[in-house]
Amino acid sequence: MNLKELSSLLGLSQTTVSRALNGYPEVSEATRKKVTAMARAHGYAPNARARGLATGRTMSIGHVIPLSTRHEIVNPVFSDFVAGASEIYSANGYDMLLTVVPDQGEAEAYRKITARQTVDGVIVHGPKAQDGRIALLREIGMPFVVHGRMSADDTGYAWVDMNNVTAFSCAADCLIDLGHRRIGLLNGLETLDFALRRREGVQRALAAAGIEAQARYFLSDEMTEGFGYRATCALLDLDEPPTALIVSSLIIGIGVRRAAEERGLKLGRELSLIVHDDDLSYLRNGSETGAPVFTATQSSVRDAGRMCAQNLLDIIAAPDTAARFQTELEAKLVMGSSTGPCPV
Amino acid sequence: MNLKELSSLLGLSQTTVSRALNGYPEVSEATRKKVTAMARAHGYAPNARARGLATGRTMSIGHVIPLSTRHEIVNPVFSDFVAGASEIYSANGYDMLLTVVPDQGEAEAYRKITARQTVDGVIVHGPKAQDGRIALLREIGMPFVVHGRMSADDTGYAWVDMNNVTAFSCAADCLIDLGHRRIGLLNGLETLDFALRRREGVQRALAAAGIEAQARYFLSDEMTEGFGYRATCALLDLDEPPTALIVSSLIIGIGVRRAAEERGLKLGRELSLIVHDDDLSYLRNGSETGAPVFTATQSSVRDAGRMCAQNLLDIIAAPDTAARFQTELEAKLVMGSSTGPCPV
DNA sequence: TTGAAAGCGGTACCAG
DNA sequence: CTGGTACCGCTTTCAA
Repeated sequence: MNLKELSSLLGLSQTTVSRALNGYPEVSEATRKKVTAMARAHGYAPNARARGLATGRTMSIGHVIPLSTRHEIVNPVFSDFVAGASEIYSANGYDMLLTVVPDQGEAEAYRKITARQTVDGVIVHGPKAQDGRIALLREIGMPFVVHGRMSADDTGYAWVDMNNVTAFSCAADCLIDLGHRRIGLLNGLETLDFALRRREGVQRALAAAGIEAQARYFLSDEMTEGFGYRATCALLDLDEPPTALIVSSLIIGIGVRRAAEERGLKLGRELSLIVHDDDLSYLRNGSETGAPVFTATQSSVRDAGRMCAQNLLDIIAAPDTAARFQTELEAKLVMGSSTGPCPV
Repeated sequence: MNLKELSSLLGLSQTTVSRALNGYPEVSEATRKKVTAMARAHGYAPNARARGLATGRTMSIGHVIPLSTRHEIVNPVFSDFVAGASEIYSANGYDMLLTVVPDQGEAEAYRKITARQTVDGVIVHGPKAQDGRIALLREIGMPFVVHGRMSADDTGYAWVDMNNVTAFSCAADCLIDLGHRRIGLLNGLETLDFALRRREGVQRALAAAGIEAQARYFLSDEMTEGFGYRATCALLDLDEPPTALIVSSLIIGIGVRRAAEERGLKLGRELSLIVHDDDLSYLRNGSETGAPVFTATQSSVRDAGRMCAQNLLDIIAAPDTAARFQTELEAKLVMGSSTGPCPV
């Protein structure tokens, strides 16, 4: 069923039918009623491609995910982010176009997506400290919002990020106040901006306290359970092992727990822990924390997804406002956890 | 840059340029060279909507995800599946369109997606024992592949599933052979087909061994760490707790470990475990298993993603062959784990 | 081997 | 308030 058929069925012109369905004011209430009734009866929905061709808009948003051994998509954060973003998209009639590309082909993917006019805007995932994608998207004039930011230059474009530096610096401060001097960090891949900021936060706190940062206590890799396990083992094997760890994600923290358990170490007593918690659905259930969170910095990835999506839609509506959309979500240091009071 | 501009730049007709770029044979090698060179120089890529409108194909595949409190997307399995499917899509020039819809609006979402001609085919996620979507998609003639299957009727449509019944029945057999009589199951939501099949597998094995199945040992919920923890606590609190558990996912298993640990129970000695392992990237790293897998049934969700995608593309090319694409991926019982020999 | 022109299914301008 | 018509950018007959 297409517009032509529908309108001839009604004995009206395509113009009128189109107007009736799109809520234009100049159509009489009577005909609008007839038209919508008939449309529903025949399950008419306008052909998305044709409409897009005519209006110049696709009503879909692109998410380009680099596919590599160290890829974003294995990160379960991605699922929750998508869940949040989708809420906004579907409420506004947008779809989400996922393009998974080999790492080196990323720039070309953005160019192509733009040239083909397949999306109205783009979310940039996993920005690096200086990320070529931002300049590229700016250059080709594709509206975009970055989840995270590019520390080298965080002005003039839209981003939604958490306060990584402050949050992780607070975490370190907390441990320092408790008397810890040998503090480790199990971080995400430090090619990524967020991980660098987290590291910087920890280092600042140490420096401010006059503690020499020990590079061997700072480990960084993909945020998997396996990394948490191996890293903890390695650190505990040092002649002077750290007495406290700051951990970049719950899933890493689960690996830490496994390692500690194998050695009979009591977490929170023999090894103190502050874990960053992205509030991921598959770990949580209700308000319960299913991980060794004794003290946590908390933020919600799903909120970030919602916010990125909403800002992007606003930017698409008014492209010149992009530079104004810079949101820092606050992750706070939360003492204790649902599994008991803070034993750090 | 569009076709008209490009062709006038070359002093050729749109027809010729189009043919040159799309590899039609009737164009001379000389002009083809010139055309492709010029196209690359100006970063020309055909407008996807216009092309789709002309050809009737969108070159994109739909994934409709129900968004509810118990939604698929929180399941990290989804990420890995998408990673696998995307490999196939990008290798074939397809994009992936994610539509997240409220639960009750799902049928309408499929109808709309079809009416708007926004995708060439669809992957069905999380089928139930009898799932209305399958009849619906058949009726409206949209090519589709089901990840999983509908036990009520698994003929006449394409699916990729694992051998849930057999795998879980083997798992139970194994435990029975070791002398266990009180065997529990921590299962996914039993509104979903795969979970029902897993339960059926366990029950068959118990029945065959003349063991009365105890409903109170069979727990089912979303597959989160929290569920694993709570369920294990509840089971261990029974007056006659189970001596062995079969666990439907690694993430549940992690919760089991937490519960066991809190009570000082040695897994593999005081509580035996067989865990199904979907080989998810964020838990694994290389070949290491980051969970309490003492004996596992293994399958790869990523493989399933690849296979679904490939089959769907084949079906789109030859729609009448759909009924032939029924693939059962084998999950085997693997004794032991990388963390040591099987201690069950 | 090349080109003109008719769609594909809508939207939006301009007349009436 | 309604209708005719010219696009949107590409593919694809049909003629040359």
